[in-house]
Formats: sequence, C-alpha cells, structure tokens
Amino acid sequence: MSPESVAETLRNQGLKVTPRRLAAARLLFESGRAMTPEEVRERLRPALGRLGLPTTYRILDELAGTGLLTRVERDDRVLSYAACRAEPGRHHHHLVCTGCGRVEVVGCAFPASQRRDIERRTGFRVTGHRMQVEGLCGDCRRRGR
Amino acid sequence: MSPESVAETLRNQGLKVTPRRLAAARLLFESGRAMTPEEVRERLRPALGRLGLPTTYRILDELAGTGLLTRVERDDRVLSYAACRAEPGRHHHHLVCTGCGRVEVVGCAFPASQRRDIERRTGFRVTGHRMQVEGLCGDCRRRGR
DNA sequence: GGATAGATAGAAGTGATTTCTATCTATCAT
DNA sequence: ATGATAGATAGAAATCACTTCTATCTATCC
Repeated sequence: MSPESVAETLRNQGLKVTPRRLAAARLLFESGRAMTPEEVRERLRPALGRLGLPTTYRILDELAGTGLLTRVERDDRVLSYAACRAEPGRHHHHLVCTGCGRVEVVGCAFPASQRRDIERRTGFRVTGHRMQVEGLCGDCRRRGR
Repeated sequence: MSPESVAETLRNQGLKVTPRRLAAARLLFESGRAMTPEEVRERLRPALGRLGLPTTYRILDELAGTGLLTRVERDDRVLSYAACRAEPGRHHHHLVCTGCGRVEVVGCAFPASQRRDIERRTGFRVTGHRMQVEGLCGDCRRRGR
C-alpha cells in the first residue's frame, strides 16, 4: 500500500491527510503484523516526536473505519490493529499468526448454503458473521513456537 | 440443562457446587439470552441477597471455562455470557440475535477443504478460528426490529 | 497568505474488570 | 452428624484500557 493510496483513501472519507495518519498506516502495512495502540504509539514516537495516546486510539479507529486497517482480537480480549490488504468491498476475513501477529487476508469461509441451512433450522434471519482464523505462519512454525 | 447436570459438570471440573454458581447457570439457561455480568448480578440479587460483582465476573468466567456458558461479543466490545446448549466436545458456533440477545447453537461453517486451501496459499498452519453468527430471531423479525 | 474546519496534546475522567484480604461455606474424613 | 480445610465470597480499593475535555495547532480551501 503506497502512501499515495493511503492519502487517497483518507481524502475519499473526508479525513485530512496528516503525518500521524500516514505514519500509522505505513507502520502497519510495512510490518504486516497486528499491534496494540500502545505498541503503535511507542514505535511511532521516535519519528514523530510527540504522539498522544488518545490520538493513537482515534487514528487507529478511523483507519479501521476506512477499511485500511482491521481489528484483531485475542482470547484475552486485547485489541490490536493490522493492515488490511483485501480488495476494497470484497468480503473477506483475516488469518492471524498466534506466534508473531502476522495477518493475512483469506476469503470468506461461510457458504450461502450453510447460511440458508441455519435460517431454516433456527427461524433466524442471518445478517452477518464475525470470523477470525488463527494459525502459525511458516516462520513461526520453523522457529518451533 | 437440569441443576443436576450443572452440578455434575462443576464437580467434574473440580469446582464446588455453590448456590451462586447454580443460580447463574440456571438464569442463563432459562432465559436463553446473552447477559452482561452486571445484568446477571442485578437479576440474581433479589433471590441471592448479596452478590459481589467480582464474584459474578469470576463465576461467569469459570462457567464459560467448563463449557456450560459461552462468551458473546458485540461490535462495541461489550462482553456478555449465554448458556451453551451444544453437545459437549462437539465443535460448534453460536448464532446471536442482535435484537434480543437470544443465542442458538449452530454447526461449524468452516469446511476442511477451505482450511487446506488457506494453508496451501498462505503457508500458515491453521490451528483454530473464532466465529460468531449474527441475525434476527423470528420474534424480533415479527416485531420489526 | 489568511480563514476555518478538523486534528492533536495532555490532563483528567470513566467504567469495566481485577486484586486484596478477611470472612464464610461446600466438601471430605471422621 | 461434626470438625478441618480448601475453596468461595463480599466489599473496598486498585488497575488498566479507553474516552472526554479544552486549548492549541495545521491541512485544506480560497
């Protein structure tokens, strides 16, 4: 993801293109890993000088709102954010490495047939689903985590 | 879920069978809905007299650990708990009504073929997935929520 | 090169959840 | 049944993630 396309996405959403927003997006796109707001802040501080924690939270939330980032959850409910490389508008999920936090895009694993099946059995209308796949990336497997 | 089988599950896990634990399990099994710890506490207080909030959190966490309850998440990250009626040991997910919080068990919607596909494409080993299906139950649809 | 709406820093506040400690009780062995 | 004990609970206090508030700054538009 180039800085230009990040800037374009921000503008399309009516958000100003600021150094902090660009730096946060760049950090997550270059690392490919999920990070907590606190970690993002610590990593950006050397380059940005001051960076408020409320600003960090807000920026990550806004970038997730544009689809540039995705939220990643762990069992202990710690929230982190990662770059989302999915094609815009395409339904997808994320595969998260439990060793290093690396995040990849995967296609949706919820077939329409299953959805109809659930609707018939339960009487619900299915309106959505949240899904996150977990695994160990090649590097972490080799390292034996 | 009878009080006896709740008690049996508790004993199997090395947990004492206490009135508070039984009451919490009973409340959630009888209502069929997801509730926050605060809501569970308010509902149990009339019958139990005193019930500490830390106790409520701990009991819900323990019951979720035994598989009797399941955690339900919302977009706003509010955590609640609901009775889990799945057969023990059987892989499953939960369908949550966004109108009233009613929770049903559904089968796993993640075929092994998809999993292998993901592993081949990403080099990850897939170790698990978290999934929650959302919808509107029949009652809530009729009420036009 | 202003004007202005939106962005940011830092202090303070909030609220969910946890920790701590003294007291209580379910359970198990008499 | 009864006493011993490990585990459970109440309530106060602490913690921690996250948000609000307000004054100051800056990207953007003219």
